[in-house]
Amino acid sequence: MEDKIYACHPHIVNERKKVLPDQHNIDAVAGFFRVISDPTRVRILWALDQGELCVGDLSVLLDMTVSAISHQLKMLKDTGLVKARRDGKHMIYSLDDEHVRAVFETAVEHLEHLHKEKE
Amino acid sequence: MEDKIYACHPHIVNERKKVLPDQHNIDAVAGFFRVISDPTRVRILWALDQGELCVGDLSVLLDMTVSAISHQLKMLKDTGLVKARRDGKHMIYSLDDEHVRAVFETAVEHLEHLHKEKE
DNA sequence: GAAACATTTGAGAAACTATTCAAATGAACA
DNA sequence: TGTTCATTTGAATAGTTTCTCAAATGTTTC
Repeated sequence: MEDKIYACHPHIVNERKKVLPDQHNIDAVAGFFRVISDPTRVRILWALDQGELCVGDLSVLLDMTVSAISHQLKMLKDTGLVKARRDGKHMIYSLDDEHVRAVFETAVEHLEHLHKEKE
Repeated sequence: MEDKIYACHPHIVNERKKVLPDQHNIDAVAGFFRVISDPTRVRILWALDQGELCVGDLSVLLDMTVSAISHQLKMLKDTGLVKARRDGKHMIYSLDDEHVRAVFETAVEHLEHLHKEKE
């Protein structure tokens, strides 16, 4: 922390301090976005958006090791974005939440919006 | 890559390969979410959601060094989420995009949804 | 023009993340 | 029951990321 701390608008800062969410809620929001901020996880979610797949399928589809896929699936499952069921020897994964789709759509809209502004 | 690669449903995998976006678009989506996946950046965006603030204000409000705030503001500016204008000695930052708000709202809904399911 | 103020920048340290590799688990089938 | 198949797990590594500290930049004011 620096020697001298100052705010140009102390009254506004004090006002705004009251409406800032606590760290726990901030971390929850940031944590959710972190899950979908990795290209591999985005590809998995995109693939599963079309319908369920097993780990081996995903491995071939995304051209990655089964282990790498499995590690990421575990994270996606722990955070409630995908779910799994067993089918004989296979574990079949699918999206667990309609909201994932909604978040994606909003993001894609955002990106399209940014793209348009550059023209 | 492992010795033996197999898909339980090769026909489905081939089908789905066609609809997967290319790496460039995947990276764009993941990259956008990565920007809002850090607690500090979320707090900055939340604070600016109420209205514009200068760097020193944000530093006091979030109890972090001016330098740390400035580094994050640069990233948020480079990715088009905030914009800056000069006011005398101060740089005043504000949200640059309505879509940021929309993405946040969807995420919050998602988190509430997950929370409900646990009851 | 010099001094003070507000912010930016770059290099470096500490913490975190994604993947790999090897070994372990769990289900099916002979 | 032992073997094979499909997936999971843990440790290690390479690559990022965030923050700090010190120095640099740009603006106002004297």
